[in-house]
Amino acid sequence: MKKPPTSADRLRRAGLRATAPRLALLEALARDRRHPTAEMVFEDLRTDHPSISLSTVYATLETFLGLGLVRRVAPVSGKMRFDGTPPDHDHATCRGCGRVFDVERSAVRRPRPPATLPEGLRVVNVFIEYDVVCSSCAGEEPGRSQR
Amino acid sequence: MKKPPTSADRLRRAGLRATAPRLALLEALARDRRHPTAEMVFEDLRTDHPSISLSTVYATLETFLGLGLVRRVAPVSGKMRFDGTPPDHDHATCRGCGRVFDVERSAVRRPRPPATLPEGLRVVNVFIEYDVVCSSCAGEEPGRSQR
DNA sequence: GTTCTTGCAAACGCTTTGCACCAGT
DNA sequence: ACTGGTGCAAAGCGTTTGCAAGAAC
Repeated sequence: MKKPPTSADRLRRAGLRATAPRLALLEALARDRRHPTAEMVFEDLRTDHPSISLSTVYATLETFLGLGLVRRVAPVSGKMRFDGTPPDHDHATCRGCGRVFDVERSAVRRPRPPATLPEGLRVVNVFIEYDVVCSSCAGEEPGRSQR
Repeated sequence: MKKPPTSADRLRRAGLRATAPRLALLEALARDRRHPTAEMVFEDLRTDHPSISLSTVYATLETFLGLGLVRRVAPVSGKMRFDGTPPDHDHATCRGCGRVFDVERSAVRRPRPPATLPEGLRVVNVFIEYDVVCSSCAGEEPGRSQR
């Protein structure tokens, strides 16, 4: 019978060594629905892995991005944000405050992605990005920014 | 007869004062298909507006973002990138090198966006984000990042 | 005249880098 | 053993901020 691949398997298949920091990061990210900053992930991991370093978090996030294991979402207040949860949802970013909301895909008819785009681009994934105004920002005057 | 709105009109309608730096930025951005950094825009403007400052560019980009006059695209090498061209196209970001390509909308059937999403989010615009591998990066080994 | 913007310079702090040690294969 | 990955500290530099002078309305 088939077993689901372990996190270590996923890493090795991607050509990476299955190290403790990476395993911890991968699993912490998979659970974290806050669209955390690098530092938020770092703080998360400190409890179980006191020796982990912030630079490793940055390096690993960068590596995971290149493999599609995490997504980048719009930065808030100058800090980069990440999403390592399953890619089964899209994102809505508020113009006013910059907050990022998850949008489940059930209600929205999605486009059929072309397998390739011009210039030899190979499509790996397709996401919808909603440009929105959240309810908190809807009542405020226009022209203001989030800073 | 109707005239198309001037850049100054667009700014005033958005509740902003029509200042020289803003007009210059708005028009420079509308032409620039490089997905420029703040500094690239700044250098662009220096020729015609020698007194413009980089902080004004940042402030104005931030303001324009809040109004939807420019879009943010994925950062490359730690530098934020912007797109102030008409919103008639989508973006494809390469996993390997981070470069952003424009994707015309002709070939792709687009979803009909809901007017609102849960949590009272008002949809202003919908973009498709393609997660791709460009032809330069396609030949290389996986697991490498762009830095 | 009032309020919003700009420009300058300085500060800030997120992110990156260099390098020696260590761990995964 | 080899090689990639980690941790620490320091540096880098893109971006933000404070404030006074100036421009738009």
